[in-house]
Amino acid sequence: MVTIRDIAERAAVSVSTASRALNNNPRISRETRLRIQSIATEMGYQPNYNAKTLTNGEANAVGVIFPPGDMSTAANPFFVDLLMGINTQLRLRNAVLSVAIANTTEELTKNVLALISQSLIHHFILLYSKANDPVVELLKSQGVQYVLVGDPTQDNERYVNNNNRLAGAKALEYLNRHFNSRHVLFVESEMEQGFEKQRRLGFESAAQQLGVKRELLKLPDKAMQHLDQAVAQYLDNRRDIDGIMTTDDLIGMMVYQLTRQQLNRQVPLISFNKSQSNILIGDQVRFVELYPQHMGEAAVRVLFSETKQFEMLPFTIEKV
Amino acid sequence: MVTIRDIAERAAVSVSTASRALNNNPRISRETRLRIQSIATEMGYQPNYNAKTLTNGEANAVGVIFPPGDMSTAANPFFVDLLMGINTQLRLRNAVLSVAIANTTEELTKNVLALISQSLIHHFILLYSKANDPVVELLKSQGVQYVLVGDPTQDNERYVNNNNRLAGAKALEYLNRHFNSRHVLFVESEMEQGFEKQRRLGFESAAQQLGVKRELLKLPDKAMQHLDQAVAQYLDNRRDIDGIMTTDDLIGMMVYQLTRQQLNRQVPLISFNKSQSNILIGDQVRFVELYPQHMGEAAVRVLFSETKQFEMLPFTIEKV
DNA sequence: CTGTTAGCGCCTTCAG
DNA sequence: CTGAAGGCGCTAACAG
Repeated sequence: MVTIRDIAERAAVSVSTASRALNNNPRISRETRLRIQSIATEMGYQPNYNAKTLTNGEANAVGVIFPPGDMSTAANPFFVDLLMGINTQLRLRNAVLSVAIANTTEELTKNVLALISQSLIHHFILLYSKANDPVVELLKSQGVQYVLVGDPTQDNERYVNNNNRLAGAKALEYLNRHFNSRHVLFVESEMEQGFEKQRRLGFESAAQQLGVKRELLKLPDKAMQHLDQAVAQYLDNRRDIDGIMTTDDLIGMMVYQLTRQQLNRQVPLISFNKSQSNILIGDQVRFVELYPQHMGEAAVRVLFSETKQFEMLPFTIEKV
Repeated sequence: MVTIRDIAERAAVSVSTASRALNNNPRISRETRLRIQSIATEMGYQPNYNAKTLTNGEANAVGVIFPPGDMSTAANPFFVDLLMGINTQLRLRNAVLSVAIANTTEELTKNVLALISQSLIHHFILLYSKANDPVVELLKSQGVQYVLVGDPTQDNERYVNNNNRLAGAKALEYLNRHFNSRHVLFVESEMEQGFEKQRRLGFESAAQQLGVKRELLKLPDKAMQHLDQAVAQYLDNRRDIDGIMTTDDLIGMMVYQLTRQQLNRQVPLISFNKSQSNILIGDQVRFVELYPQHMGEAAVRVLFSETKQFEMLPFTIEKV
């Protein structure tokens, strides 16, 4: 392991000069700074983060907090993309990604506390939001920075998000304009997630505005048997439905197939969050691309920005 | 922040005694050890990992390496469960989870190298396997420990896995025994993943043994348009298929729906890896539960075991 | 069984 | 603009 000391020796300067040069301290002459830096790269110098953290009192790591298991969403594939985006930005900043994940909120809280007090992590990205979350309270009481990915529940909370409401509206407009849908079914889960609600609100207002007849279906809990038959029956009673919006691609897959078989025709469908393994392909299928990877990147940007309070990310409507 | 020094003072012992007591060093009298430990908890002492790492030369963090983006699988939901399992074990050991994830193998390699040389991480869990992987070579050349989750490609590699071959065989037997299937279709993706191959081999040998007629379908790339129609057509020509096995739950969802509509009857289906949002429910649907969370836990156990070379995890066949 | 001392790698006063 | 010295929190010889 090549240390700052080795570099100092080789450059015939003191350790402190080497340190300053490597940290771009302006009090070092441009000349020696460059010289030392080139020596460093030449020698393959890699700073020891633990030593740095020890002196700084602050880690170069960012903690990513997953939703507790008991509120795990169907949005799972989303997370891996998010991680990818977060980490590309972190790598640029020579930072490292740590994860907090647990089955219960209680365990999760402990986990986060450990990261704060044992690893000295002062920056977090929160991948879920719920009211009165002990984890959020912990973050606040410990005075660490955090950015939420999702719908903010508190005032003054930093976050990145999609404009889910707008997306819901645009999605309906799309169905209406491109497929001439006049009677649209909106399908959501029973989880009452913030983003689903927003999408529904957007859907409803746009439907009203366009004079499109609307229908709402909340998918009952998975525990329920024969969900598909229930849905099929539901559809059977509404044979004039000519457009569907689902809050999630996986729900979309099922509903689409059922519709086709139940109404015996292809009904235009638009969903959110294309899952990587979507196998629905057809002229009538669209999805709202939310660019999870970009959300991850944005989260890091907001986290390390002094000023930025939030970032609202664009979405697009795509053919599958 | 309460340090070991504070504890030493309060206990009227030297720092080293405090350190030893907290680390359960046997050279300390049971009495003072307990006394010091109780003082520590009382004062809410949390050891500073960075300082520890600095002295030990070895981090208390484990790096989890995700597959590079260009080989991202449909098994996505799997990963979150894995993380959950890994982290429960890590928390027990007061260890921390760091992530390496990137779009390209090259970036990923850099990422891992950074974790090794900058954070001094010496323990890794690898979530994918492929031949001649530069990341594996790096791990080996750097002399760090790692455990693979999946099919080992090298001799002497430590890993945890399911017995996918056996699972494939058992799954077929199940179809045959419980649904009396005599002509079974096996559906896999085109990715040629190790686990798919193993499941297929198991399927084939069992089919042969039981005298079950077998059919193989490899789903073409997603790029292909109208995949569903292609599959439907395929099914249409094989109307006597009376059982289906798919390597993945998401594929299963589609095939099941298509089958129903194309063959106009419910064909018993068995798949792997129930996705959290599976909405297929029915008497005829089964899946092979692989317990990803347990796999994660096992990976940590193997990683920190001196002796264990691998762990083969059980699976069960479940109703949805 | 316990205390003293030194040092892990780095940064940051404080002096020049 | 650069050096010397001290210390971040902890562990590990080396002494007793």
